[in-house]
Amino acid sequence: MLQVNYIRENREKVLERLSVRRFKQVELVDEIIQLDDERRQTQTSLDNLSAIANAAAKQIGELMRNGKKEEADSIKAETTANKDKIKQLSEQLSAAELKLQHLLVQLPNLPHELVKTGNTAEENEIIYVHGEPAQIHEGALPHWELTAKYDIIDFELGTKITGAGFPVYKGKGARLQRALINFFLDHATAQGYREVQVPHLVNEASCFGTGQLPDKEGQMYHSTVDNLYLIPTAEVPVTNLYRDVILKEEELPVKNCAYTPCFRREAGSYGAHVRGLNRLHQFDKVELVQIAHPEQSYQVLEGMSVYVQSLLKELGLHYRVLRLCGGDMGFPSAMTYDMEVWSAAQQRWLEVSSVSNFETYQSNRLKLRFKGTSGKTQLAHTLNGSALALPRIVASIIENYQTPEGIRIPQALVKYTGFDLID
RNA sequence: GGAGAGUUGGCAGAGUGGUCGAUUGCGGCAGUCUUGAAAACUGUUGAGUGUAAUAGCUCCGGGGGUUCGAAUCCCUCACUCUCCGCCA
Repeated sequence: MLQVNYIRENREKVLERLSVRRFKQVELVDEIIQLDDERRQTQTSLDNLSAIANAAAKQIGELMRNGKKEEADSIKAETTANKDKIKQLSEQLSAAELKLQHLLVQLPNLPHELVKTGNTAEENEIIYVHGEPAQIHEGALPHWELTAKYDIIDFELGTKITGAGFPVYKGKGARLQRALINFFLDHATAQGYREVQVPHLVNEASCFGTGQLPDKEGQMYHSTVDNLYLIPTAEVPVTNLYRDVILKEEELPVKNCAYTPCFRREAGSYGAHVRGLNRLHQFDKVELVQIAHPEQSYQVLEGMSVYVQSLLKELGLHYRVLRLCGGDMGFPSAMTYDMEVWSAAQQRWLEVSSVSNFETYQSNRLKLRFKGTSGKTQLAHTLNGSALALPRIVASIIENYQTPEGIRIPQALVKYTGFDLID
């Protein structure tokens, strides 16, 4: 959520930055400014009346103590007349605040200067490509056939237990999954991230804090009896650890990582692109979350990007890095890098990580601040990135490393799997 | 699931209608003393809004009510703890 004062003072800049997203509702900005003006006027009137009422109440208290009941009664009569006005103004004020909040959450974050104007995925900038497409043999199979052939992931069984998009991992498939999780967690820990284990269900306040609500209501599984949501990403619980927190400046950057399953309804997705592991309702992911000083957050973003790439290199995968254009970025993000790995058998790029700087968009909602040496408290910057999302990594490993003899395991993973071939 | 107790500043913990944004202790910060540190002593120490700076205003779990006036009384919701039951 953008800060109202910033919008008031930088109207032109806000409009200009929003245009990078091709954000259409420009009049929303003016509506916000106008509503805020009204809100401030109401606030001022209310404050002035309250000041009078407070003074009167204090005076009455004093008179009563001194036994001057009659004088007190006459002031009482006076101040009673103001009560209705105060009540009316305070109702007006909370209505304006509610409306303002409602409008503010409709504004996405302002893209960083480097983010290119654009609407769709085709307009994303390719900023780096690593490696070459894996050479796979004649008759190579897509992963959904390989997983059946070697009996390592069972989609039908998952459908029986739950439904489409909830696969069952079996034998070496399950162990590969577990190996990757440990591989990712060990590497993150070595990079100075603290590992945390967090709840997989979160409340409304947490969803609001990171921006899933009210925006992405329909994308989350909702347990209505208890009003809890299954996490769509560890970002939600991990970032919310710091909701309503004031950090010390010297504590920054705060680095946490977590492994969790992620649950997404993916309503409306269908077709060949969602086959096999490409898009699931439940999947595993190791997530990085950092809280950074505003002056350092873009260095932190670059660092996270470099780190994610180092994982892909170790796994020997051909990948590319995109800087998303304005229109393709998520609502709360100011800059996002997507990492995509090449899937040799499907002949397409698969997104395996998304690394974003949210600047103060989340921290403003979270009331996540830090106190500087000057004693001033200000909003911190939040960032997160997948490192990494498992299913597509698994898909590309088994497709790219398939041989007529079986699926080889990338060297770096062998000490985690305990085997080097799936056959 | 049943019964009871509670929710106050970084923490502990007073405060049951009026100079209470809140006694006190611990912690933090600054100073005195010291070669330095500790101890002791002194001062200071919540967040937000607002202003040129003051002032003013808001916040004692959330929401609502009573009252001239609410941390304090009433209603309601949420959460926490204790005991019992059940249980990995």
